[in-house]
Amino acid sequence: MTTTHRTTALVWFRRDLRLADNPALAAAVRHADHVVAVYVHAPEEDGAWRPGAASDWWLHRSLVRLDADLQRRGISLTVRRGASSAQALAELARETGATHLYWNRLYEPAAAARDERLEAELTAQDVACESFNGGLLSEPWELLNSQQAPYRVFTPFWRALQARLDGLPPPLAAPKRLRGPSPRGVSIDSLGLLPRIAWDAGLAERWVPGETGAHERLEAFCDTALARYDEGRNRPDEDDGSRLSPHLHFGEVSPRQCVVAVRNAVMPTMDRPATKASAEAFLRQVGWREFAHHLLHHFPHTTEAPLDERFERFAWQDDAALLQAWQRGRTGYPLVDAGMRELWTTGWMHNRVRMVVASLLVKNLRQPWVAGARWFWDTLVDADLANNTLGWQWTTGCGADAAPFFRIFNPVLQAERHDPRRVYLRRWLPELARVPDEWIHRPWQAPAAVLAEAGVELGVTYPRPVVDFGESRRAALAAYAQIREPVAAAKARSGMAERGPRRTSGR
DNA sequence: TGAAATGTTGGGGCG
DNA sequence: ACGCCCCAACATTTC
Repeated sequence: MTTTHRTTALVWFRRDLRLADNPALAAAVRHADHVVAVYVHAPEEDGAWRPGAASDWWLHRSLVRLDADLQRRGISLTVRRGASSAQALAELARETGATHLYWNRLYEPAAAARDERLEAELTAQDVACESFNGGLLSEPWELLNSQQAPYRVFTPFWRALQARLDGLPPPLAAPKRLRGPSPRGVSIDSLGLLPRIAWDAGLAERWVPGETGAHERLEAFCDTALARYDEGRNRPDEDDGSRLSPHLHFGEVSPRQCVVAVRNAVMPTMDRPATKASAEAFLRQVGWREFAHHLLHHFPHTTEAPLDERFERFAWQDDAALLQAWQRGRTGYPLVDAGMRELWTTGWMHNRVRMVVASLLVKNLRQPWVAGARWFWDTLVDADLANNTLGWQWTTGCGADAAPFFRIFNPVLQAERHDPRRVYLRRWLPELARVPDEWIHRPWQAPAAVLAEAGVELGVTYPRPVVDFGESRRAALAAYAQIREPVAAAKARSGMAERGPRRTSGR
């Protein structure tokens, strides 16, 4: 081998922070003698949705792990920051003599547009670019309904996706050995991703970011909670969720790896109905993730605008105090407050509770769903623009295949149903811990003696409800009635009104 | 992957 | 024995 024939490829890591089942990395190893692994920090390029503090915390840890994993295989991660990703990568290509640039695709509107421009720029500078699907089971544009239009309903989308799963190629192995230069970069610490004040103890206690942590989580889930997932996923008091969402978001594990692991795990006991239902329920959740990316690709404006245009006119009541009470876990509704505190402390919230807190914010407090989406965006370690957008629009009732607006969760009933022993409430609301099961999820209704005995003083040690549930529910339904008419019909009618009333009957 | 209001049914107490 | 009422349990409808 001579240096004249040596080819060097850049692998641009973004949210595919893993070595196994990484198509871009595999392509680089296949086509080039030398591989340069690079991460470019340019959060401004994410526009209005640059990652929040919890997400940054995770990113820092995941990058550290990726660097260590690469070093074990012979190269290190070059971290750069610059005026733009394109400029940083062009410079790096010049420094290393790289002729190829590989990456795995992203689907957020800002990132996708950036990648498209970048590809044109780099190609013009004689760097051959190639991108891959490393993050989804199916590309968002591959699945279309019979009218060749994007799906707007989950079930037919899921059917179409499932039909393709049998032909899913097996995950790619991690390269055993990597060689190539490791050009100078900045340190991961210098990116300023970690919090300046140490609020992250709860996160560090609960999560192990990085590829190894992701696979340990996947294995642990397959070994234990998977078998009872169908029931267990609705129990915030148990630890029966997969908790894979942040690992999937950062690409520390691929959805393909998850599907294969789950199938292998349930194969021996597939004859048991509970196992079958649980495996299907989990795969369905992976399917919702795919659906979210499908929708974000086809309807990129939905990150801040409702897919259902009627909701442009919805009478939100912007109220900073109500929003803040919700954010801080001081709404007076224990299940909601427990969830919001779990979120703040751990960077995560049980999915069932996410629906309940979102319903209260949007319907009972009547705050705009984007305000909730922004808060989740900044506080969740699994904050993902596609999932977050779909989740909030779904709960609001303004999105694709959305829950009907009038589906308004009652936090008291939800607590009774899904936290029967009140374990979840006591874990996150120490000030209510001594209130008995009968009253802890609705302390404002408890007899004074019970509260006194438990050391609770409403309005002092724990807030009274910031709004009355029944009253605010009725107000929300009334606000919904105002916009219920389809936009087209409303326009037609106001058009007629301008021309004066037109009587076509009743003579 | 709601909740509340309203409607229906059927068992049992009771005159 | 019978009809009547009560009401819990369940079903349906509405938001």
